[in-house]
Amino acid sequence: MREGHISKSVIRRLPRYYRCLRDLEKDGTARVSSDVLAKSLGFTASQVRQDFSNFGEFGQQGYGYNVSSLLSEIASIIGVNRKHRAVIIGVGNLGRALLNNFKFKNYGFELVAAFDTNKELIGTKVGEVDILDIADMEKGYDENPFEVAILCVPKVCVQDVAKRAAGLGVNGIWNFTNIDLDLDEFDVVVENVHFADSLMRLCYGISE
Amino acid sequence: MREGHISKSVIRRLPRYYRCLRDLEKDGTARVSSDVLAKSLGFTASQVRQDFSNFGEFGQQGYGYNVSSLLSEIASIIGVNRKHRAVIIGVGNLGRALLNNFKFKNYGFELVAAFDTNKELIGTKVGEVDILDIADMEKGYDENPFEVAILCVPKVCVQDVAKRAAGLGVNGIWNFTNIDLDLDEFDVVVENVHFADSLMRLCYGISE
DNA sequence: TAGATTGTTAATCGATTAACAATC
DNA sequence: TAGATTGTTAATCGATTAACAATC
Repeated sequence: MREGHISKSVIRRLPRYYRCLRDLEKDGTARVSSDVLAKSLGFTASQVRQDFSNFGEFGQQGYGYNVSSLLSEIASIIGVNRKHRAVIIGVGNLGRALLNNFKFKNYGFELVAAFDTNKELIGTKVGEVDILDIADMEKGYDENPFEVAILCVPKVCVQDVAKRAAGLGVNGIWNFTNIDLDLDEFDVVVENVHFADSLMRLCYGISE
Repeated sequence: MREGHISKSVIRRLPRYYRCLRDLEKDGTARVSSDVLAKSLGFTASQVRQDFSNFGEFGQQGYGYNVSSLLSEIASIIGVNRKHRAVIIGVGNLGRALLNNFKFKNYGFELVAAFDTNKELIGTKVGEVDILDIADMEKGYDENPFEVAILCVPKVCVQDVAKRAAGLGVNGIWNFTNIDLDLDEFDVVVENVHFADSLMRLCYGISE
């Protein structure tokens, strides 16, 4: 276990801590113990303390953790307190669902544009966000660079669009396309949301 | 490790095997070794063989695995060769994205209805699927029962709708709501697709 | 002070990898 | 037969849990 290296398992749990603490803060709860936190998340108290100890010492013996300060520690570890610029590529139903309903700014992101090939959409806005021609992605990037590309395009053009985005120098790709991207040549973080894999796990679960 | 128990880690990988084998079959590849399979999935050959040995002996020494028969074995383990009846609850942008674009039948599911509260949608169809009043969910279930409820409703009514669905006796819930459901009292499998958690992991990844 | 709860070390458990006899 | 590759056992690695001294 490398020093300073945080395991995948711990990272997977960070968003759960974040959401839980945010809820506690909203309820006006001032302090929480590893035991209470664990119970409401389905973890063990030991695990909670081990996880936090990866990042520093946030608690106080005999008292527990201060909800607000723990929340802001975790927010800053995840990076949701920053403002990452992102674009949506592909304004179909899913792209529109994200544009209309997803609270990007709650999670450290700002949508700076959306791209599509549909002439009827190009030039219009969804909410505050301009829809631009996907052919102009490179130009759009130069004028107004972004860190993250959100892929909501149809299967056929996924790999091509992904490479173009990675080539521009984005740091991250949020991939909704059910395709595993091959971007080894690029230095880019890919986070997949594979609906099909998720549904197959459910399928297995109910088939047992 | 209980006999006959398959670990979460293995189950997480099953859909990857399935998709990869399906692609190989589509390409007309007749046989594949654990080594080749591993390389294209980013696993180790050892792990592939260990995983498969949870379910039986599918391979042949000196030859490898027959793609078609391995594929159908795995399809039947996951259960995608069955026909599970499902409904979508909440026909907003996301519900519509699923209705229009997601190939449910490729993954062992059949959409038998969708529910919403919007009077303008109720009575219409999206593709082949009728949109019914969510108030009539119980009636709909009696006439035409379903095994899985797909939750795409707004935050405020999630827990209520989830309990109603679980109370009807569905086996599984595919939860897109960013809320952790509390359904301990019910015998129901919940599979979450938490966009927010996924985006936060990406956020962590690019923040490092 | 007594009770509570942390952070950390050690013990356990589970998952991954390595190695290899069996055999196609 | 010789080469390839499985299925499985043993070894390693990593993650979770238990225990407890430190201390608020």
